[in-house]
Amino acid sequence: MKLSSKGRYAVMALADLAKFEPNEPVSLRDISLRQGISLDYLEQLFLKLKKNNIVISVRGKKGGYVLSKKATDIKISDIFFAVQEKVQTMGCEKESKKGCNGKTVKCITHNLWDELEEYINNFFKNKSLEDLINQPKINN
Amino acid sequence: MKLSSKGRYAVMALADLAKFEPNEPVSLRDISLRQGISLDYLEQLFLKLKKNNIVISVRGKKGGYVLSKKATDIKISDIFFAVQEKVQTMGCEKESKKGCNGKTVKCITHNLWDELEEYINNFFKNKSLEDLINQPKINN
DNA sequence: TAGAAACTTGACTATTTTAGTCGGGTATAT
DNA sequence: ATATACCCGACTAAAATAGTCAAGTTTCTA
Repeated sequence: MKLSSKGRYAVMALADLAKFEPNEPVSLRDISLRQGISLDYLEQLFLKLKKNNIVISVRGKKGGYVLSKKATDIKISDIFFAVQEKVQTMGCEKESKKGCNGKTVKCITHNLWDELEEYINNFFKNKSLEDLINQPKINN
Repeated sequence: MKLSSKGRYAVMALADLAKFEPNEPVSLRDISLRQGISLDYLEQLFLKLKKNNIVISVRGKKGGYVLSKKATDIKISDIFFAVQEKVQTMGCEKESKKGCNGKTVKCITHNLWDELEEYINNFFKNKSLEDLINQPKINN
C-alpha cells in the first residue's frame, strides 16, 4: 500500500505554491528547483490541477500559477482527485451487483476494505493546504 | 494509493481459514477454490504467514493449515507485516537524518505523510480476524 | 519588435512493482 | 504405493509509475 509520487508531488508543489503565492504567480521552474521535482512532470500535474480549478495559470514571462481559492478551502482530497490519485483498497467493483472474484456475493473482506477506504478518505477531506503551511517548525 | 493483492489475499485467505478451521486443517486447495485465488500464489503467502507464526502447517494427506492462535489475537496489522504489505506514504526515509529530496531538511509535507501512515496503521492494529468473521450478513 | 520566460499538449519510454506461473522437491495418511 | 498437501526457489508477463521529449503558444520586457 503505497502512496504514489503523483499525489505526493502534487501536494508538495501546492504547499510550496501556497507559501509563496500571496503576491504574484509562482513559476513551475521555481517549484521544481525548490522541491526537487522534475519540471516536465510538474507540468503534467499542473495541467490537471488547472482543469480541476485548483490553480489558475498566468501565461507569458512573469507568469506562473496562483491558487484559485483560499488555502483553507483546498482539501488534500481535492488535490488527489484532481491528479487522479485515488484510494483503492479493493480489486472488486465497489458498487457492482456481480460481487467479487466472479462470485455472486460479496467477498468475505469486502466490508473491511470498504471501511478502510472511507477511513482514509476522511483523513484527506479533513486536511487543507492551510493546515500544511501553518505547521510549527517547518524549515524548508 | 492502492492496496495490493498480496495483502488483500492474505486477509481473505485467513478469514476463510478462520471460518472453517475449528476442527481440522484447511488445505490451500480448498481456500483457492472458495476464494478464487491462485493456489501457487497462496503457497507463497502461507509460507510467510507460517514463518511469522500466524499459522501452523500440517503436512501430508489430510494436511493443511491451522491458525496458531485465537482469531481475536490476530490483527490485520500482523497479517500485513507477515506478507510484507507495508503502508508507505513517503518517498523519503522516515528516520533519516539527511532529510527528503536530497535536501538537508524535512520536506514540507513530511509530517502529513507521517501522520497519515500512523493513522492507517492504527486502523489495522484495531481490527482482528475475529472482527471479520463475526460480521452480520456475510454470505460467502 | 525580437527574444526570453513560462505555460500547453500529446506522445513516448525506461523502470519498477505486482501478480502469477512453473518445476521440482518432501512428508504423511490411507 | 500413491495421492494429497505442504515446501521452496526461480522465472516471467503484465501493468503501473515516473519521467522524458518535442513542438508548440502566449506575453512581458528591453
